Amino acid sequence: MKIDICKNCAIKSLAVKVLNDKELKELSNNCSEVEFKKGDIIFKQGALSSNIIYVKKGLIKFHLSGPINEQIIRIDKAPIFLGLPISFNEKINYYSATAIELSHVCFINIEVFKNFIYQNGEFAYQIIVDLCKNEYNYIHKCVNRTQKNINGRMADALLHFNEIYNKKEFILPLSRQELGNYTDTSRENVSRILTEFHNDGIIKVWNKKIKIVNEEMLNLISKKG
Amino acid sequence: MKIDICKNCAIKSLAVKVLNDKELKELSNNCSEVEFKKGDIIFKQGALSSNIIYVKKGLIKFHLSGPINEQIIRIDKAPIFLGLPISFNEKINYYSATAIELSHVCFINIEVFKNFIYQNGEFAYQIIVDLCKNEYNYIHKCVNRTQKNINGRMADALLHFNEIYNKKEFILPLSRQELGNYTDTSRENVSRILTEFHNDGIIKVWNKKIKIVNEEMLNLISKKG
DNA sequence: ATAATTTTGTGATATAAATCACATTATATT
DNA sequence: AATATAATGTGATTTATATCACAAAATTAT
Repeated sequence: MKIDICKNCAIKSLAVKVLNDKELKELSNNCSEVEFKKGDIIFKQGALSSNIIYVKKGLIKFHLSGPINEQIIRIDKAPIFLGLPISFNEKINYYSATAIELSHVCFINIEVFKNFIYQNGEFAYQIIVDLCKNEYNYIHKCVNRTQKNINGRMADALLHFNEIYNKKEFILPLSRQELGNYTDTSRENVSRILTEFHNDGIIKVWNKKIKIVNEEMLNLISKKG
Repeated sequence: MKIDICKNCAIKSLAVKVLNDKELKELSNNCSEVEFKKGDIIFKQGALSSNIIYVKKGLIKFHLSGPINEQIIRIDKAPIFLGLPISFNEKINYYSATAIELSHVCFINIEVFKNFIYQNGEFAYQIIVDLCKNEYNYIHKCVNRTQKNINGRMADALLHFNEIYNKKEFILPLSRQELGNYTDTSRENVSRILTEFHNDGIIKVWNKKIKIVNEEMLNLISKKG
């Protein structure tokens, strides 16, 4: 039954969890799920923002073309809302979102979503908490980006992937250039630092395959550079 | 009448503007106004967060002790909420807020404020919009900090003060060291760049007094470095 | 006012990271 | 499989910015 699709969804957001049956039915009627392959753009910087976007499964990069370079501002895995602040406050996307692994994404009608905020205080509160979490991440990411040296930033990136995959060994979902865009350095330096870490026995690198050997050391580099 | 103090307040936030009379009375009963002098800390990194804080008048720096340096992450003028994301989502302040000019600040009981969110959908929506605005600012500030060169960052800072004071001539509310913490550079470089801009006829500098002479040029430097 | 303290300015030097140049290796295409 | 194309690795060089060193102002305390 299409009408119960959201009610039966096992990967509800904290906000949607507090909706009642009537609201869940309305959500089901105003929601569609789409699959994005690795590399597919979900929304693009400069385009008009339209729907509320919720990622049920997958890995997303948030990126934008800055005053000098392309920059990846964030990489995060499902479950996650994409660009709520754009949906509520901007007409035009000020960054892009791209799937960097196969992702399942729900598009939700924004008026229906807004009505939930007006009608259901607990829903509104959960959305507020979600938005609040982002500030902490943005501030810390920014302070680390501006204060740490390249080694520290690279260690942070590797530890972030370790956390995303919850495994010591993983396939890097980015090219060296992209990893540079994420750590604010050139592709050349990415190569050099990964090789250096490899030679120092901190990680193992075979092309895109990475294994974290000495997490302690990475934590130390993250802190001390 | 103390009970009407918030109702009669001329500097209500967009959220408080949508409260009804009963709610405004409740707010008045759970709100106190305090004056902070230049340099007074309003809340401190590491301390427990307690109240909702709204600045009616004044100028605030948001700053934190990062992995390497003290950093000023934001400077903004009233009217403004301080640290809503901390109030709603964190126990401990992850940054400090300090008045850099005489400021009038309201402390609001957090439970009362939360109840407004639950009860009043429009209030909740206005809080959401407020939080959304911050994301845009944080992302853009961060991209500019990491991509622009020092001259560009300094131009941005000067243009920001121009906007805050809405005047070509103003007294810089920061020391050279603090301006360095805000533009991610050393106090020595701040001196050098201000002198350079002065010599190039872009600004005039006498100690803390600054006059923007060639705004066009500052905009150009902001863009091209 | 005078002295003490803090803040600021400026040249010289050091250094991290960017850029350039080119070889090598992977990946995609025919 | 052979070729073309794109991505990556690595040394040499350049450059922006940080740091150091010290003088000069400005501010605060006596």
